[in-house]
Amino acid sequence: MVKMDGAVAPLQSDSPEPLWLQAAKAISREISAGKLAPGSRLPPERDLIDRLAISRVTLRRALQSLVSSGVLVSSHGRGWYVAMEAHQEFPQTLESFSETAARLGLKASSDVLRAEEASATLDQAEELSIAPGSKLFHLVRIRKLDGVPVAIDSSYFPALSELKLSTADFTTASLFRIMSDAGIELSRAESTIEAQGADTTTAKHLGIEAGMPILTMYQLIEDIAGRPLISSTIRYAGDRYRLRTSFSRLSKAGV
Amino acid sequence: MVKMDGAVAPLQSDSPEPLWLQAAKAISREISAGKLAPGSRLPPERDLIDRLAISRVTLRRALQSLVSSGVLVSSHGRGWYVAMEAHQEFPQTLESFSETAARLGLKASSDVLRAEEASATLDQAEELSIAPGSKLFHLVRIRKLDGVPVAIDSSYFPALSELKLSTADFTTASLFRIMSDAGIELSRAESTIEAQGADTTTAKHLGIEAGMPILTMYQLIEDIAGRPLISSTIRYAGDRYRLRTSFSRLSKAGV
DNA sequence: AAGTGGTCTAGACCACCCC
DNA sequence: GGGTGGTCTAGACCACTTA
Repeated sequence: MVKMDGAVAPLQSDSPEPLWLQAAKAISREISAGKLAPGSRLPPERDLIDRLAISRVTLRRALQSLVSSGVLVSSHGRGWYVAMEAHQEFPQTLESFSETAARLGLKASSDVLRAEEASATLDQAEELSIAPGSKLFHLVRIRKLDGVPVAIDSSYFPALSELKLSTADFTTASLFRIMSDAGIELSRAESTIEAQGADTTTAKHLGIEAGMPILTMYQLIEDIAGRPLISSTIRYAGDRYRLRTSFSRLSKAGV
Repeated sequence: MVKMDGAVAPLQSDSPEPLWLQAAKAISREISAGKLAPGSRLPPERDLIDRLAISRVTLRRALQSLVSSGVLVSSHGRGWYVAMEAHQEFPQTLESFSETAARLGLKASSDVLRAEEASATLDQAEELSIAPGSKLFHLVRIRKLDGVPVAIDSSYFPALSELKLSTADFTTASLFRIMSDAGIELSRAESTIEAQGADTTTAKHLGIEAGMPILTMYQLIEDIAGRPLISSTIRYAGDRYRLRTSFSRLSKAGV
């Protein structure tokens, strides 16, 4: 017995994608195309299910996913509205520099201060679980948003040949992308975050005064197997950057 | 016609809380109580719907909310499993003040600067999705480690009667614990983190100079249903505190 | 082949908003 | 009262896992 195959259904039931996802994308497309402006109301659910030829439960799943993406908001008794662009949902993971730039609609770029190989010190070797004296690649960049210096990113990692580091242009390239292209799957990072005063070198590079607040984030980034691969320290000018993240809390209710 | 009223149903259909939320809490409680260990399999969905006397759709909505909280994971064709400790602990769990104190072997305490009710402003009402003028409880504390002031925690939340706020001693009590005791399950928090210079008031309370680096963490803490419950801003003296977190860089990203 | 999660449907009733 | 979103149900079929 055929159940959901409705004659000239706009959505394909034999597609590999779930119907609710297709519906969500269809609605999202209409918004991106400008047919539905921010703040405007969507047709009632009971109209949409006819147009899309899906059930109300399925439609609501699609709408809910768009709420999670910050595209739509609902108002009980009034209707569904396209979200104002101001309020976007927080990212599920700590937002990277490039991702923040994309969200703000700004152009990310870098000045490369250092990009060269060096031998691992004892501390670095222990940190990355490699042999002392192994070849490390040091990368120090001033990171900019629309040309304004925002942070200094100082990282080092094993100088693996498959990374093709000699040909990489770090003024635009993403380290995560280079790793990914080399088949290295970065998975987790352990971080510490603190506020410090800017030292004179940092202050000069960022164009601020010494002693001004700096947000320092140290990260040890691991692959799927838990092997540490990158040690990264990023110093953000306090008045030019803000980290955003979401995290879950267990019912433990910490002390 | 009575539809969902099933004789001796474990869940109350006349409760103000949605059935799926009650179901999620019930399952969450079983896990917290140790009846379901990390890594163990839950009963099949078709068993659970009998025990809870709810429909499968409703049960699955509950299970899904527990996935978002990192409590459960599903495996197609195999079953539902309680998330492993590692997964529970790691996904974006920031270390709380009390947890840091415990790790360092220091004694956490608080000076209460403010603990009183007030009416919600328009901004606060919007932030917490409540009516303007609703009763809010304001709690401002100087948080100390071994008697040394480390941060100023300024929070507000609806002054619910079940919290028994008039009898709470906030010099030692934990807000999370009070919420938990009142049956409120805090689940997720969205936060922004930035470095700022200390204003004169903050500086005085922390015993530092104005302009010194301050780590400011703003959090909007939600319950398991995604309802915002607590707005919290914590200002840490930059040289006395360090946040630690670990996060994953998986890019699942539905839609 | 049996068991289990994943998706989908059609219909019902409730809560809220606005006229 | 009529329209709209919010919740819930009972049942069906599909996809994956395991034996």
